[in-house]
Amino acid sequence: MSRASDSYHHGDLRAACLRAARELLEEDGSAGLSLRAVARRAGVSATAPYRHYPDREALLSAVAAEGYRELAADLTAAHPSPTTPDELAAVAVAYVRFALDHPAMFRVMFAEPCDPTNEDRVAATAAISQYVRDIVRGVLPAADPEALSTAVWALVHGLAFLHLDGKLDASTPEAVSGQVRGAVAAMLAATAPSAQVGA
Amino acid sequence: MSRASDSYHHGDLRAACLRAARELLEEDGSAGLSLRAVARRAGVSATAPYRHYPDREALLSAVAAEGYRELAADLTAAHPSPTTPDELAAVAVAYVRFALDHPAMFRVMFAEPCDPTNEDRVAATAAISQYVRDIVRGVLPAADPEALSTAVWALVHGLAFLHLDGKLDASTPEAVSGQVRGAVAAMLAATAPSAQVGA
DNA sequence: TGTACATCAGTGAACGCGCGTTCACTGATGTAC
DNA sequence: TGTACATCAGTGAACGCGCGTTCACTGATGTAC
Repeated sequence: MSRASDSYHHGDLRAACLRAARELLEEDGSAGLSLRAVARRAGVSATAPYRHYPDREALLSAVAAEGYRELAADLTAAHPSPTTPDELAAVAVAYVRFALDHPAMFRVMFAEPCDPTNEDRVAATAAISQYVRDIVRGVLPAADPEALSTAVWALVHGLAFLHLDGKLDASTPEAVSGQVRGAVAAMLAATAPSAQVGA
Repeated sequence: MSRASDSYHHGDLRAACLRAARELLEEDGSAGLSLRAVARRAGVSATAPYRHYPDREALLSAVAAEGYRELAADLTAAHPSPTTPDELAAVAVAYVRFALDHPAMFRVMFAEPCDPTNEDRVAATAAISQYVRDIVRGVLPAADPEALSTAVWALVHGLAFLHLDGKLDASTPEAVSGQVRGAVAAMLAATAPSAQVGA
């Protein structure tokens, strides 16, 4: 609560650690985040973070959870409630963009074995999963909405990782969004016979 | 060449390092592979591997390249030259199975930032990429085969990662293969109008 | 077939590093009277 | 409003660890004569 700019007490070290962790991930791109580096960045002794996180794993989970929330916000910003395939594609593009804009964060969120019992984290990923399900269901009433939303999520998630890994052309934002839109359109056409099938 | 079971010279330390690395990845599941651990496992001093690999990065790339080749072999084993959607789905299932059976290896191959200039590695990933392209093209003559094969790969790759991360039900092999087959079928139906569209 | 010697693949000690975590501590904050 | 004291959030030294990598070395191998 207190401002405490350069006092003995930090004020809100918990949040400062998260911020520092985020910055380090953005900067050096490596997902190898250390507690000590975070403390250093937050301008605090190496052991101070232990007041707020029981161990490294806990901090990492908190960072990942924040990433999930941010991803969710980005998706909503791309389109608050998509109802057409095009609008859904815009959300898909936002997903892949998030991965490309925050590669290290994305890897922490998805590509690192992590504590599956962390509540914060589990809740955040469940929210994302539910969110994907909802919008897919909203866009088209498929026979098996569960399977379809899984497929759509997987498609987009795979595009994100392949782009991250340099396996696809990510040279321009347009190239990326073109691929994503194309892939999503192809998939949705299958369950929306009124669309241009076989064109 | 020499057998050299317990002699001063190892015989084929290069291959032994790869084997040791593979074993470590299988065992502790973590993708954090150290040169020293590999040397220890190979029963050799910590510095011996430097005779065969200039640095840790090089060994890691060699391991990843071997992983790519093994993945390719698994795919071919699933079906040598698929021509129907069902056969392609079988290959897709093999891809996801590989990820689930060798999670740490899969992460080394795909989820770790790595030297993009390593020849061996680049060649191996290009081969996989070309292979996917070929079989997709063989299964259905799409208007834009490039885009479609990208979409199929991404779909399968995404399923693999989501399963790895526990975001989907991977409790039984049947659950996994069911999801994979369903997703692939949904995607292929879009570009094969003669199939059961809108069923 | 035997010997001299270059080459090659290992060894093992040592370097400096950053890490996660513990511990006893101390300074600041806030509350009860 | 002022003081005593509990609580809380930091500090900093220290631990033991495994790591990547270097270096000078040594033992085995293979080749030339």
